Amino acid sequence: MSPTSLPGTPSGELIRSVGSNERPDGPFLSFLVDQLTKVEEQNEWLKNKVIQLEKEQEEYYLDGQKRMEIGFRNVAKCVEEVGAMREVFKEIVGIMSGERVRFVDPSNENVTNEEVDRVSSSTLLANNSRRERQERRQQYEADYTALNTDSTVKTEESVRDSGILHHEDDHEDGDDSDSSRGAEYQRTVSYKINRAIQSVHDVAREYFEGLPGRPSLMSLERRYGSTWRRSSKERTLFAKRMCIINKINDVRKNPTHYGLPESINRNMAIKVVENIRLGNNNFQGHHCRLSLSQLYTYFSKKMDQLEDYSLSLKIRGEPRRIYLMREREARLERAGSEEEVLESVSLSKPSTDGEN
DNA sequence: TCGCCTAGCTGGCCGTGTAG
DNA sequence: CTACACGGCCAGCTAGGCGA
Repeated sequence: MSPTSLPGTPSGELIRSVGSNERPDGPFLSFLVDQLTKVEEQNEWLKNKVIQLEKEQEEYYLDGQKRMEIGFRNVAKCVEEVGAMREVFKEIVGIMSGERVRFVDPSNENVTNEEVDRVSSSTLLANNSRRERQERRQQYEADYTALNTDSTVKTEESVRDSGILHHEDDHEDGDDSDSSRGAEYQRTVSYKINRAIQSVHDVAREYFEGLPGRPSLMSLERRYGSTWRRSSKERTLFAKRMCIINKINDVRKNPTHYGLPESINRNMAIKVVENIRLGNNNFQGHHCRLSLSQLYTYFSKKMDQLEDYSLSLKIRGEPRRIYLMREREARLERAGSEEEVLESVSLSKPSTDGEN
């Protein structure tokens, strides 16, 4: 049915039939015209409705197409991820079952060529390993840069000004927005202790003053308690560093216990502990130049003695590695000379036997 | 007071990197 | 290749908080 033909045809026929059989009547005609107008309006409405439905159908189809496209993309991504997971899972199962392979079995006795190919061609494992190495390197470089950047010594006031405040200050700075506070919290809770630090001076600097552009560990402790070092790595490292810091504090508070002058300040206490690290120690029988880890062991195992504590460096030690190397050489030398003696004895024996 | 839970500390062990 | 150093992980222990 053509909507345009509706208004003309029936109305014309009606008028003709009315005109031939009955006398034209004004009210009846106007009634008919009204009806026709209504029919026309109805047709127009139906026409619009059909057009609207067509449009809706088209939009629905396009939308469905778009959804399907996105869906296919997600499926492809999922397939890729599941593949990666399968690869990792195979590695885990292989390691747990003992069938696996290169890292576990250096002799390569139980490795099939197929496995070697698979592991060698595993881009996932290679990428993960590469990324990890890169991240570790970047972290160390960042730590090293942070450590060696010149900075003015921070005071408690400057630390306060830089936004690292005490607990009680949290309630005072009411004009801080929640978002900026949240961002700052995120920044500080993700604080990583500097791994490039090698001396007691730098340990103390990081703890008491903070490295350039970073808050001091002391202020983090004051403000956030232990929450800033939730990760086990940070906790462990912090505990080891704290052992050294505690020693500094103890030397500062009780200098007489260590045979030091009463008027000692923090820098002098740091120097005393640094001197222990550099050589004023008796680490496993030698005056070694200790690493921070060794210094931690030295204090935690209570290997330190009263004579270690001094403001002057009595003996500049060498790394323990050097002492061990020398000992090994001496041992070999002794063994060599003993061998020589034995040889000479065994050579001289037959002659003496012969004499006898 | 007791039991439970959580956080922190400690010491031993392991994997990895490095010097010789 | 080996020995060693070091960071990180983990299990066990302890202290403190909290509710019944």
